[in-house]
Amino acid sequence: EKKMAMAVAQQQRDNSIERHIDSSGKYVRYTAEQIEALEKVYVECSKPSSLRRQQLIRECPVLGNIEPKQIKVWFQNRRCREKQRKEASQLQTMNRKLAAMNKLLTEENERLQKQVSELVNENGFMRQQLQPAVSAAPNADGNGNDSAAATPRSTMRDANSPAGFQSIAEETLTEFLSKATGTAVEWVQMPGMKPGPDSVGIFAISQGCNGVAARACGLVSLEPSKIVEILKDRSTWFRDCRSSEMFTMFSTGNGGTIELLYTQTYSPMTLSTARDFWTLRYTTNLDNGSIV
DNA sequence: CTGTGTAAGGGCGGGTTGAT
DNA sequence: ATCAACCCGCCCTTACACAG
Repeated sequence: EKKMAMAVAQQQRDNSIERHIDSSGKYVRYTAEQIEALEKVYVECSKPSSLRRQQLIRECPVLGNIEPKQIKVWFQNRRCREKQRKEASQLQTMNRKLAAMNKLLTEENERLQKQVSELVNENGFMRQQLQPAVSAAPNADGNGNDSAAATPRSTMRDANSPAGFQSIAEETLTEFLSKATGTAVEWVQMPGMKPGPDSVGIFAISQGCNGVAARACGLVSLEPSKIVEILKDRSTWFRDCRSSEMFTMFSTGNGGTIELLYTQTYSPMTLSTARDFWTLRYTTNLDNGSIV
């Protein structure tokens, strides 16, 4: 009551519009007819000039008892409301999109988590499977003769078993060494694989060393010419390498070693897709050069 | 009683105008 | 050119009516 009395007093003092209070002391809310008339103007012009507003009061009887300042304020508030509604609508739209994206990402995350779990299990299983193969390595006798001749081609041809894989690796290594010239890229057909560049094979490339200086070999299914680019040098190889893990290593008996590596690398050809490599890395000191 | 809608107040920045 | 006065619009806030 005190506030209202003060408001009325203020209104009497300067004849200004005071806080929604009209001459009868009631809070002013415009009638439906008044709002309708104002909205009608608003749709064609949201920001009418002072002249237009005066004209509106004159030509519209229902607005006759409203002060010009009130009309100005009404349009100001009306623009403000429209802006707020527009922003709220945009935020809702954005929120819906983000919620949908969140759902997709959550699902993708769950899928990848599951995949990680499966790979971890698989990794553990393969480690277990590889363990006996190390102790059964053909160089265990240490006589230095671990070439393919020591392992008959007729046995252990299964590349899926670690022992068979190792057998194939040794055999291929012998062939590789016999063909590596240090100056040319060689294609060595993997035993048991179909011939041609699309099959798994071994590649060797010169690094400018003397003698047997070829340094890289990989078990990949790419064209030899492209492999040349990948294996040109060690830094290039490792730049694209996402992960590399040595499963087992054994001595060749002639001063070298063979390591069985599992490698994931981003293909330089496609960039986006990762490739999985089973790699045999052979290191020796022949001719004072090293073959990797 | 509480939340929402809204008329109006007040601050602020920008533009215009007239006096100096 | 400068400055005060004024107007306008935007923005934030306030206070109240009203619905649930």
